[in-house]
Amino acid sequence: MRAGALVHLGAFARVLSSMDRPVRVRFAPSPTGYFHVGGARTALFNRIVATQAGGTFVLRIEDTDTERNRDEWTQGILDALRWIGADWDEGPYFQSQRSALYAEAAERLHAMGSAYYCDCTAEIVAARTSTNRTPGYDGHCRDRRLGRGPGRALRFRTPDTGTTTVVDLVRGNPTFDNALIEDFVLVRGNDAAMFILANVVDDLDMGITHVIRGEEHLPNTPKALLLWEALGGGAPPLFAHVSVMVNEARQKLSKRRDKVALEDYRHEGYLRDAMRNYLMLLGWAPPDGREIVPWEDVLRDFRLEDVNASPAFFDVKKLAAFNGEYLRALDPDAFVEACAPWLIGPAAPWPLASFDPEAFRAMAPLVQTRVQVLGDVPAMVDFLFLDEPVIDQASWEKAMKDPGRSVLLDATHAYEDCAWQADVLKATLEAVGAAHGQKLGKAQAPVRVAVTGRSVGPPLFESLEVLGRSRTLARLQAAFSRA
RNA sequence: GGCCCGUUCGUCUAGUGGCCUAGGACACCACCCUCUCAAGGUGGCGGCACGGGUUCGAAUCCCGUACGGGCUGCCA
Repeated sequence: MRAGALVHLGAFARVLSSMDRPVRVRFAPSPTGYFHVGGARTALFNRIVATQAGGTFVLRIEDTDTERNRDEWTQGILDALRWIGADWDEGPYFQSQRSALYAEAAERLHAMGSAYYCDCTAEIVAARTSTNRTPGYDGHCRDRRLGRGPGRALRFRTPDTGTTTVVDLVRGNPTFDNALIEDFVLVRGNDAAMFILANVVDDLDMGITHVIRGEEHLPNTPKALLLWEALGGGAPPLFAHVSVMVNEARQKLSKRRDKVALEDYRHEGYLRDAMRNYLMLLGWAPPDGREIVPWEDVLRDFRLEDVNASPAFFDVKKLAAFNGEYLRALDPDAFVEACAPWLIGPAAPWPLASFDPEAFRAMAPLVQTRVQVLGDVPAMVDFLFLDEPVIDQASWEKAMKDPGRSVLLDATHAYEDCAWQADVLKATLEAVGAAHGQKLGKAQAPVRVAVTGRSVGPPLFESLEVLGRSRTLARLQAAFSRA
């Protein structure tokens, strides 16, 4: 009977929320660590659904676990959400400031007999369940009519029969056997509300119509539905449980084990648009088969119903490729601007005073096609702003072998009085190389290493032009004496 | 163990019973271009987990198996 009723309510909710009720979604992170790329994707989904429906995106910080929460994490979440473009319309609400609401709901549930107090300790429960077939709490205190008291938890009395069905836009309608749902804790022995209570009370209070969250929440959704009904919530929200993101071992991305902080990627020089585009493609694909898609198109085409239910591997290589695409699509000025934090920030490998914006501007288009993340930019141009190039030893040894050193000497002389422009510098070195029976590809190597310290980098002659004659000659001479 | 979810190239995916000799992207390989490295261009490698059904016809529907994942807290 209950099953039928709930399925009916679910279908009812679908109609109701799509037609009569203004769409209200929520993103409800708990501040227990850096903001996760998985969370970013979920937040984006919420943002899109709200925008498409002309609805409201509510941000709620679920900080009921005072042991693990920290204010700095909250700030990090807020910053990250703004950065990725999952801005909220309402909130942030903090559950830590709403405990009166949860206490009131708990009292009501107790008064109506839907919940009871329990003084079983974890050890006692564990000892009993080991001999018991059904896992979890066995309902020992159900009818002991215990009153509220220190150390006593309030438990929800779950039905012994029937099933509960979750109406889920991405996973069909998973159905759970009520008899297998234990009498879960609503309020801890110290009077603090548990996640499930706070979550449902808030969703109810905030008029949430669509719950879009990670797959890991699916197993406790029937509990939420039961609670929702007991609290007289009426039509429950529609759910969408999106798959978790996994690492190469196909395990759920974990804050401890994997690199998951959105902030880290941001600091390495991933562009907001690239990250957002990549995240959207995990479990979803635009209708026309393109992969690099402007946000407006995502906003137009995205449908929760099209989201894949299977876990997706977070592939940094593909992310990097996307980032390269976005970087190259930037016009030169925008690229220069995007590079700024890595050039004049505290992380720059040269003293701020040595940085020459003009010189960088001249090199920028050459750098742009050669980096995948902005964090790689300084290494491309550091020879311009450092007194001495940072020499890569292996490249040095290879380049200075046999004719290398004499090429260096001849190049030094040839560069003393030629015109200082890229095409002339190129032709000049070409001639020097020819005198040694070397093609330009070979002959440029010792010069490149002498001047930039590396065997790879932006085009050499443009680099020399920007570096200038005197510094170039000084480095060629220094290299010659050192080799 | 129990409950739930999932399974198309190495990875992310397209595919909703005939258009599939399964398409694209990343990665990888080769070639072209080339002052190095990139970028760009061309081509290549490579997949429907398995077994039964249903059907004239199945990657697509059903059942089973295997494998993977999530949950199983007085965490969220």
